[in-house]
Amino acid sequence: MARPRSQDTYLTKQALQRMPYYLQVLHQAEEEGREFVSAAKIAQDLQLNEVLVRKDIAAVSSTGGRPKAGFPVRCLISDIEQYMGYHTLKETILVGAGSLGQALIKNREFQMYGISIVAAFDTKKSMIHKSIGGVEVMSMTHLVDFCLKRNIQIGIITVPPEAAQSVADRMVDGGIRAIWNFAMTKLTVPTGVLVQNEDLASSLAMLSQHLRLENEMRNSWIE
Amino acid sequence: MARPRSQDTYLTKQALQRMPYYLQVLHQAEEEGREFVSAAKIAQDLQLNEVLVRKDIAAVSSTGGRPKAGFPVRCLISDIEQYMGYHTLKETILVGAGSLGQALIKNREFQMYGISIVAAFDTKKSMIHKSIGGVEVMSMTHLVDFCLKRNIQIGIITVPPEAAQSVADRMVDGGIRAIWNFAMTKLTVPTGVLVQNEDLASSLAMLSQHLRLENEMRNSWIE
DNA sequence: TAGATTGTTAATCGATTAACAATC
DNA sequence: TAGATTGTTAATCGATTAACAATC
Repeated sequence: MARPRSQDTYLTKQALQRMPYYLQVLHQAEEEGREFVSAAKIAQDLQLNEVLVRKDIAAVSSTGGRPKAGFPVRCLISDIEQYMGYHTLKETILVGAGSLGQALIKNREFQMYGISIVAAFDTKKSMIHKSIGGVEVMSMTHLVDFCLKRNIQIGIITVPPEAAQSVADRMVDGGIRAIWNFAMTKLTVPTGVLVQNEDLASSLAMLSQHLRLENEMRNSWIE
Repeated sequence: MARPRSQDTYLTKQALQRMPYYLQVLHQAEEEGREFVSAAKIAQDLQLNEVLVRKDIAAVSSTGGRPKAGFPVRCLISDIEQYMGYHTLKETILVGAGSLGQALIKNREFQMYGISIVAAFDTKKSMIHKSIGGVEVMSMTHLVDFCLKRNIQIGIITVPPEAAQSVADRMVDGGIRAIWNFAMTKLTVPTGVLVQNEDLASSLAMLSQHLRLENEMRNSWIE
């Protein structure tokens, strides 16, 4: 075949979200000096079904696994990173230089994932022209121009919920095609533009429900 | 029936995560002065299936909907907030007072969701005894005692990945039963303890994949 | 060779959607 | 009443899991 597999296959959303976990296990295996890792071992480490892991990995592996041995660790790491686009650094902008925005800018780990925040935007005058972790904060009025000029494709929203939609609109004007939204609001965007909600409220809901169910169980025992 | 419905029903993970979105739409409707909202209207706003919305809401609504009118807005808000535990403030601790940790501490919105961060912990000596947004940073050595004494049930982890597991272990020692994990690591905890991963790497994966697929489509047109 | 592991095809499971009856 | 909307039961869809064949 001419192309590597990673170009041909399409992973489901769920499978895609498991990839970072596979990478974590693989990196660990690499450090331990293993050359091959079996799907069974990965599944065990992550408490996942073995066949699930095998299928997920088969979809991105260029070499395939070797019976009796497993998958070649270094090669598989590279395949996944390739598939995930970790090797191509994508320039990104962030809007909302509050505490959360600043934290994301300072988070160096994102570089590992192929994301580089090259500029921040805010409406607050006191923030503008400041530098956060080497990244300049600019006025919102420059957003569209900046994005078009640098061909930015990813935007991060860390503004209060009521401001999020108008920020998203500007981003779309600037040609951005994928938005990472930390504001707890549903955004409306044209087809072709992806909104990935980082849904802190939903996560909190999971925590609360767990505690509630536990407490109810405890109460029902007492009854 | 003796108990309100919200105590009897169990929402799937997905349904639960939709609740904050329903709340958002309902609050908006409340501001607009509507007394009733139909499932169809909510579904439209959130681009969800109408029956899905109806089922989700039926599971938490104490009154049920009224044919021809819809659901009573204020009542439904209260039901959902009740179900989600927004009304009972849960004391929470946070470990890892770096930039992300500080951002979460300063984020006032969490109060709305029934979460109050009452203490932060860190190993860095320079951080200890500092106050962040009115929350004291303490030494890790006090974590277990503090949690047991105050009966803390929720812990937030914002430390580097390699430190996350040992932090989780301490939290479990301190009697914590739900962990919100921002470190990109799979944590191992006893049964009965929930780990909610806030999976930034997985979200980034979604963004990257979207851009990759778009670019591939564009290329295939040119070919 | 025998055994471990991959890869694939079929069965299961759970969530979403569709169809329809009930109600104000 | 007629029509809009809820609520429920059945059908569909997609992801996960199980069973089994292929391979080193």
